Amino acid sequence: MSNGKKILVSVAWPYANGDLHVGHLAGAYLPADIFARYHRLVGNDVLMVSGSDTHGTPVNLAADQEGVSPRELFERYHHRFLESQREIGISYNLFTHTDTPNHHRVSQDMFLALLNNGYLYKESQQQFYSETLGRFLPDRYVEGVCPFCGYEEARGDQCDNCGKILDALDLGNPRTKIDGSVPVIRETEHFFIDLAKLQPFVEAYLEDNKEDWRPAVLKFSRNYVKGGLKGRPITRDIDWGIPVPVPGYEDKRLYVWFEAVIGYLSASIEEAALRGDPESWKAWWYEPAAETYYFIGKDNIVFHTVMWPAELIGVENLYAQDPDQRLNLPTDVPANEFMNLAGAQFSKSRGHMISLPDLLSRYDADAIRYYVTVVMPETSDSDFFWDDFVQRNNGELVAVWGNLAHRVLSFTHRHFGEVPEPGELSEVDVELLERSKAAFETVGEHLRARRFRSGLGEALALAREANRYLEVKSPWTQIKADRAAAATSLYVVLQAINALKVLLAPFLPFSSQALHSSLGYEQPLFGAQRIETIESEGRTHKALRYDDSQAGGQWTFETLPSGRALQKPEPLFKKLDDSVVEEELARLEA
RNA sequence: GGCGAGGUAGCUCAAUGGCAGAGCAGGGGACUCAUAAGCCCUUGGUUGUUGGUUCGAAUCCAAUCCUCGCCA
Repeated sequence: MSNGKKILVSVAWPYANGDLHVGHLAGAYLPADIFARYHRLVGNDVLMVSGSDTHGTPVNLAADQEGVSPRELFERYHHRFLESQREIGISYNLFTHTDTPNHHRVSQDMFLALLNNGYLYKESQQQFYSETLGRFLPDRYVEGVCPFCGYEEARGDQCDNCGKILDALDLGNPRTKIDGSVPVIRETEHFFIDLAKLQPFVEAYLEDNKEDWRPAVLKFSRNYVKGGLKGRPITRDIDWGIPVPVPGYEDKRLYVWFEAVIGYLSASIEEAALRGDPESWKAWWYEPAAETYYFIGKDNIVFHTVMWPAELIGVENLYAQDPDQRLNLPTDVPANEFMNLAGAQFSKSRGHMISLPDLLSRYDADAIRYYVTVVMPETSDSDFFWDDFVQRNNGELVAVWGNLAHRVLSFTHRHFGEVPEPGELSEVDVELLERSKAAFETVGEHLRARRFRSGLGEALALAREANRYLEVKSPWTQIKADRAAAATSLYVVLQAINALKVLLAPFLPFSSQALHSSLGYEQPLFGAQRIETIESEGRTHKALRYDDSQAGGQWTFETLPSGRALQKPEPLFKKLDDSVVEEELARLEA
């Protein structure tokens, strides 16, 4: 571990009941990865964690429908998550899942700490129970007549016809989704987290030093708390999940909303054990100087700005000796809005989606990363349009940046075979070099402030500047009359390209690495990502890990030395044919 | 119904009280190193609508319409 700033990059935990799609990527994974890669290049100590949420009702339901166990179902999708995220280069230090002994233990310890500190209480509520199945039924397992619109097949949690949120007990003619039997109402006792008691602390947290939060996130969170927090159940009657560590609760499990966010902490603890330094996670969780960021979609805001801070406050000095120590609360929760697909929301059931494995089978990771960053829903909902994807790939990524690198490297290779020796620098030469140096500050500032689109725009502006410089100098004309003048021009523009390689690396790690190698650097910019099988306490699970022992990239202007041999270059990106648009639209229709 | 976000050029977006801008698309031009890419010039806006505050409003206030989200 270096002496850089400690940066925790926490990323939303996807339900492992279906493939990841572009919306997930745009909402959370890609901004988190850009942010993490930038901070690694700067030399900060990044800990980036996430994992599959294995316990949600959607997992249970999908497993029931397929007639497989929840474990079989989640493991299948978990493995697909690992593959597709490695392919698109989401550089987690650890991407694990919530069905590990470690996560179970940490979740139970948080539960017990809250209980001991007086932040839990018990309360009885009424819930549907199936006598034929012998178990309580989650709301979405019950169907009946909607009390608002009369729709016959409303789900217990929400009516598909009128869209209203329902209390399952209000359904007319209730029946069990699984076997059609009529459920009965039974009393059941649950633990509630006393959010009313924690409210003053959460309110104080949301008032303190939040100037750089996105206005939508901050206003929404403050407004939510101002309305008054009510206790919320953290256990439920279900058999798939984490056992409640209290006698008499053997048939109940921790509620998934309570337990999934604990994954940020448990994954950090797991990662520390894997690196052979079990206490190292405390540098991110207990050092007040550490910064902790949570990359999520807007549907998850209150769980990260209200519920999770409440849990962290309530457990007080969990796992710390010093009674005065407190876990770090989120420094920022830069939630993104939603990315739609061609004007309509992603919908798995209607087939209106682009899954990541599917996308990666046809397009390069950096082409996808470029477009998704350019239209990232940072301030409002945005759209993935196939014609826009093709146009921006061809007209911006290929034409402005890829072509710049390729035209300069080809020309230099043909005429010099190496990085040429510059002569005396003129004003335009110095200006391009100065701009290249300054870009590390301007792009870096955008990235530190979680403005990813602007950061990419600034970097691309430098590429445009370098194209203009080439036009002014025209080395293809210079070479005929004054070889030394051409040498100087090529030397200068090569320096700009070498800088752009680093400036774009957080966004486009694969092509930057390819260029880095072809410019003769042996040490890679970033570490290596691997899928590993991890054994712990008699169970095994697969996880994505990041090994930065070889990483050598630095967020700084570095001079590409004269005399460095150059190979005949390969284009960094592929141009896409316009027919792609129609093919993809046809695929969506199918 | 309540709350929040958004509405700016054909498209994607910037501009938080001081001459409404960028990229792409459209039109014109010179060049040839490059994946026919790049470069220069250029067309294009009653800032959703109405009213108010102000020397001055895309920006602040009020009302209203549309889109999205959260909650009930």
